[in-house]
Amino acid sequence: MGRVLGKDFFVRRPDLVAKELLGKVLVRKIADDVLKGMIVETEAYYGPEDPASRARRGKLPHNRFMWEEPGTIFIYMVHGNWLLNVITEPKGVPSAVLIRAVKPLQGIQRMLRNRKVSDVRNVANGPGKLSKAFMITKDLNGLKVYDPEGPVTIVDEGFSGFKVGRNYRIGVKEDLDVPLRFYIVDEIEYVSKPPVRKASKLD
DNA sequence: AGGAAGATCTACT
DNA sequence: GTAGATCTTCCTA
Repeated sequence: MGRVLGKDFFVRRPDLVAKELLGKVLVRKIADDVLKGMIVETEAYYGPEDPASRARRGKLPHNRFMWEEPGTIFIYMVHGNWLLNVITEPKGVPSAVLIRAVKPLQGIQRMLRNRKVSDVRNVANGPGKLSKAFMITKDLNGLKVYDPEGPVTIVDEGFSGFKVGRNYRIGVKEDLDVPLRFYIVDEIEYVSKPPVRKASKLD
């Protein structure tokens, strides 16, 4: 039923990991229930040199997980939403990938109930929505996604061959000069909608 | 204490 | 499609 991604997968630059996480399956175990969704949108974040990074102001109590080993779960709150990140690069090098959207595959009824919506395309198409649908909160901070027994894992179920879109990160005040947001073009229905952008040729 | 923050929802034009 | 309120935590003063 697919292989749980190991620690090695995450010991690389966040942009590479972000791109390769597309098509992998996010698995959330709750008691005797399992929720699954294919990752369709991600963003990469670096360390202090990245103005949009949580590590921007150096190591602090709440962002210390950024310096943890690759494959560590890092969750924080923005505007009342929990956002799920996975740490990349070797321990001590702060960087992470934000998982922004998944296409629900299993446990869909439960997700819809968690989110109080009826459209499956609107249940996990955004980082805050995804966390709510998958019941992900701060409690999971510091756990390892490569632990097959853990409540959150990422599995390779063989999805591949899709077209990858790329552009600038959403919602950040100040971005880098490189596009660090990745998404699956064929699954655009399940990808978050970028806020209205001003005249720009990018897309 | 005050406000910002990697967002979302609702109620409008 | 757009504007505004509101979600919760942590940083900064």
